[in-house]
Amino acid sequence: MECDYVCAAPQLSKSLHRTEERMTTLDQKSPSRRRVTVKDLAKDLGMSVSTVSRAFYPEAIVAPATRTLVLERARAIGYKANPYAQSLITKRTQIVGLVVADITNPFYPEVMTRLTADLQVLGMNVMLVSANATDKVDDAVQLLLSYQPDLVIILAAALSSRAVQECSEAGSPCIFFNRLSGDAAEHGVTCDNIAGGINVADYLVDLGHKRLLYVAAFPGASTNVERQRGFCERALARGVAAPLVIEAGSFSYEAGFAAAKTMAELPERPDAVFCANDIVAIGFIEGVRTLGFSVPEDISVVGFDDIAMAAWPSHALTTVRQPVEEMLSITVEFARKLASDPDAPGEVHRIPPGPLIERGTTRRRGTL
Amino acid sequence: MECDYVCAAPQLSKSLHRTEERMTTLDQKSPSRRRVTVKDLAKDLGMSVSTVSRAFYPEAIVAPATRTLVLERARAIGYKANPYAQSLITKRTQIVGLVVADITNPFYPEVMTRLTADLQVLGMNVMLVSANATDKVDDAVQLLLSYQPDLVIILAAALSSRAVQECSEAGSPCIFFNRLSGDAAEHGVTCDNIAGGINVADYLVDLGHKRLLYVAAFPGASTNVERQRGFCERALARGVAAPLVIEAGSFSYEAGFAAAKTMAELPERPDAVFCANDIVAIGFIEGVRTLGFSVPEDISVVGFDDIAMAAWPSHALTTVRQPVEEMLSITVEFARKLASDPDAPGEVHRIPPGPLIERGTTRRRGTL
DNA sequence: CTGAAAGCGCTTACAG
DNA sequence: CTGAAAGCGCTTACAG
Repeated sequence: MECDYVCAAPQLSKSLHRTEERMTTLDQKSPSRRRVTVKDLAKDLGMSVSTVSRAFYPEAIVAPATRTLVLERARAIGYKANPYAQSLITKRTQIVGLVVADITNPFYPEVMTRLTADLQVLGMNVMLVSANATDKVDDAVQLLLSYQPDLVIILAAALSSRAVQECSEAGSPCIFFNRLSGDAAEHGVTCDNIAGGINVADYLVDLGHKRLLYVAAFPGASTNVERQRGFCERALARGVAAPLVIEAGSFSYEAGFAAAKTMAELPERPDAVFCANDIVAIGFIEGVRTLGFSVPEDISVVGFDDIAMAAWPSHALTTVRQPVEEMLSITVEFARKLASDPDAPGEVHRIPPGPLIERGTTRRRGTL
Repeated sequence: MECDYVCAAPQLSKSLHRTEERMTTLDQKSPSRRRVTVKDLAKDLGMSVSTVSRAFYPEAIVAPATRTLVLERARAIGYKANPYAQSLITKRTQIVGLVVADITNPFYPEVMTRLTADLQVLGMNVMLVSANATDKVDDAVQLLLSYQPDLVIILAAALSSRAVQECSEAGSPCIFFNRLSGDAAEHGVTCDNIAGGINVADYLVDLGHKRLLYVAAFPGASTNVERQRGFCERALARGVAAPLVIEAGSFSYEAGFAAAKTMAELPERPDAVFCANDIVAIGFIEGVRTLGFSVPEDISVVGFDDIAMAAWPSHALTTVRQPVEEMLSITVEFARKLASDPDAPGEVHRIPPGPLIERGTTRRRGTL
């Protein structure tokens, strides 16, 4: 980093500042930049199209020398198989559809990009469907399915079951990431959220808390349901009163913020709260502070996910880390498998939760 | 919202808690769920394949009655043209490639999802390339290009110029969103960042600030450069000393946080800071607070974007709103146009910045 | 090990 | 207005 650099002189601004700038393309790029096809390559090599084609399939049987020749020449003249022609024959598309919702939660953009990057390494391209308005999801999924993705991955979407069924009817297997549909035949990758909830209960009870609260998010989400279940059951098992539950309704800052108001109106104020995830927890904390309470002095707060923001000093959120690495790598492995065997039996992978990261939103031991 | 709901009894946990669950698919979905093709539809209707095909193209000439018949029957038996076969002929793919980087900035996930949703309405599917590791971008873009997208949209990526050139060589036009490459023939949609910088300078000077600082982000980004330019030039024009500049290096929380340290070591402390964007500003604020300074008492801070987080009470960031709506709708319109006319001349749209939203990180008027 | 031929599912001149 | 035919760029039995 360097300082003390003074801005360039003002005259530059004019050239940059035109409000709408139009210019004609200088180099009219060769209008018919024809792609090189197998035929071209075959002619170039003096071989048949069949042989050339076979050279690209390791399992196909070609003279090693021939293969080398083809591959070399292909790279030299820039031949790349047309994926459309390919999938017309092979019925594989190398496309994985990614259905995303809940983009408001910083957890997902990261998952999305990493998943995309990892799949690209396997030669699979990601086709994206975003499910903001739930009504349009179905259309979007239809459009996606017309591309016959080898696989679709559903990222935490509260998907209408119709869409899911459409996938299976279209013959595209579906992996649920970080959310389970409950269907018997489903493929899923998720954290063990029950165990996560249990850990939080233990932690809070060990700290000496007695009046627990769970701030629930989207009621249809398995993550929400399981965290709540683990938390509440363990609290009971530890001899503490059954935690209260506030239904905040969604995995969002706003939901958490609003839940704080609801909490403040409770007849008996809880002394510790487990929120369905980090973004809800952060909203809750800000809501609670806005109302004049202190965290953790008046109330301890725990989240779930350990998104980057949780570590920022302004939040310093105590939270359960979600094992994203593992979830991701298992998903990719799973994707590879399902892409080649779409009819594999349903299988759900539950990854143990990461550690509970103790930060500033819960009291120190022995201060209660 | 409702409270006081007590968790369900514990026995449920066992069934949910198996660590790895395997089950065979019950309904072996008809292994060869053959798609219905034009041929099927034609036979069903007793027409020729040609006629049937034509019915789907409004510009093709078919008897109106025939068309109705075809369309009706198609929907009835669930016919959908195979896009791969289609694009083999038409050379259009209805695919737009979306190259994304900087996913750390909450501004982008939203842009991404909305863009995706809007394009889907036009029948275009989004193929995603994420550019985290810059080295792998080129490969990913290659893979993308093999799908011959009708268009690629580059979202704020610090793209190697090679990748961009590859797009144009592959014949896919490229729109730069919220970042300009400076190439003469480029298509771009961006906010007028110079004007934005000017507004901030005016605002801060009007407030009475005299020692200004700009916290720069990625030096290769046009947004960064232009905001800085507008800000610094206007400050000078207003008779204030040339703003200092700290090169934070990237559009990230961490960069802003680190810049705060650098700032603290300056011989003369600035009294107001304009950060390259909101996420940098938020990092800067937290950094500055960690060092024991108060915002805005010791230093005023202004950001750029007005991401949702900027409005959270913990930040209450004064910032320039980015006109996302307009940028998005222009991009979509632009996309439609370029998809049908890939050789349209380069054109860059500059949208005036949104208002400066005054919140809590800048002093009140007259307190200086 | 290699080549000629058929065919994937479409669209689009070309005749009628 | 409609149909028969060619062809997009590939892969894959089928012979040799």
